[in-house]
Amino acid sequence: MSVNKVQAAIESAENSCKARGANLTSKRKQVLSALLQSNKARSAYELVDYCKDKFGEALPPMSVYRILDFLQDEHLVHKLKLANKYIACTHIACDHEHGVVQFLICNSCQTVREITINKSTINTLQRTVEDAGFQLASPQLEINCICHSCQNKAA
Amino acid sequence: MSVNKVQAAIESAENSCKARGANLTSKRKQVLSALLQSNKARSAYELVDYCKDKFGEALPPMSVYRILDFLQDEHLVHKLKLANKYIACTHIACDHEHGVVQFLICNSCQTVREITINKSTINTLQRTVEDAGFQLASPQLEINCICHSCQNKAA
DNA sequence: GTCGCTAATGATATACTATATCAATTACGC
DNA sequence: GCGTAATTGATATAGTATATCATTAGCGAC
Repeated sequence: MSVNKVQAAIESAENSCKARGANLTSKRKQVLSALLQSNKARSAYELVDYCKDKFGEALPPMSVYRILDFLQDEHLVHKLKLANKYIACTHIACDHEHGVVQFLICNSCQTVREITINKSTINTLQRTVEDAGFQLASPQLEINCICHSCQNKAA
Repeated sequence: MSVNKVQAAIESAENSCKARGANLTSKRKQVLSALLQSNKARSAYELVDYCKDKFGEALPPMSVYRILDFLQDEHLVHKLKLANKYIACTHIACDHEHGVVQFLICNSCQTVREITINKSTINTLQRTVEDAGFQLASPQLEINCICHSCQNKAA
């Protein structure tokens, strides 16, 4: 993501935090920036290294985890459980809705690809899940996949 | 799962291994039995404890991981990445198809519920994924959910 | 049978992901 | 400035998983 867009996203995030009575401190901004800049999913410890490299900030891992928790509570960051990585929420950066986003995660190289899917498909899924007495934690699914380049490598 | 059914499933697994030139050794059988008996997803270290309790077999964790890898290669066990747990494949125990099984995993208590879903829904999903140049690793999705009782607790 | 090879398991170390807990610091209203 | 709450630091430890080398078991050739 371009520097300008990151900047805009950070400002937008700052406003939404303020509106909720939360405080987007400078370290929290750094972690969020790191995720926005890299434009891909990163593990907590990767973020530790990234912040050290880019910002010269020696954040202890514990702080990064706490900050990630905060950012998740503020709906600024999403945890991808399939990959044990964290990704900036796409909606931060733009002001329009794009349908239902799903995460495709490559089992082999852990590349993350976001796609949008037919809303009715998700609705069907959601109804089926509710019939079983469960609720979707999120309409965003994490889907175990093999990406194109790993398919080729395997062949 | 009843003792008889476990026994039948083990025998079936033994045959399918043999057919593939693989060897379902006694320790591998124990781990598979443990998963079949408990009838729920278990972590690798839970299986270590379970085997020790039930079979008096002090399997080192490393061996359990190796055995789980083997059982996954043989399509006898499935890893639930959302829960970091392992579950016996349901098809081992029965000889008919039941539509497409999905795993609902409670984010809070990690209960796993298997449901079947409309095949056309999965087909739609699969097509969308393939349009993005990815392939579903498995038609069985792991779905982040909140189970009924955890919904009530939270309320 | 035993030699030699491969498969399987054991033992140990270590990496990676994450949480618990208590201490220190900072922010901020009064 | 003082007191309180929020934030961050420091340390320990739990839980999940892999790497590596040593040992044992299975098995065919001779």
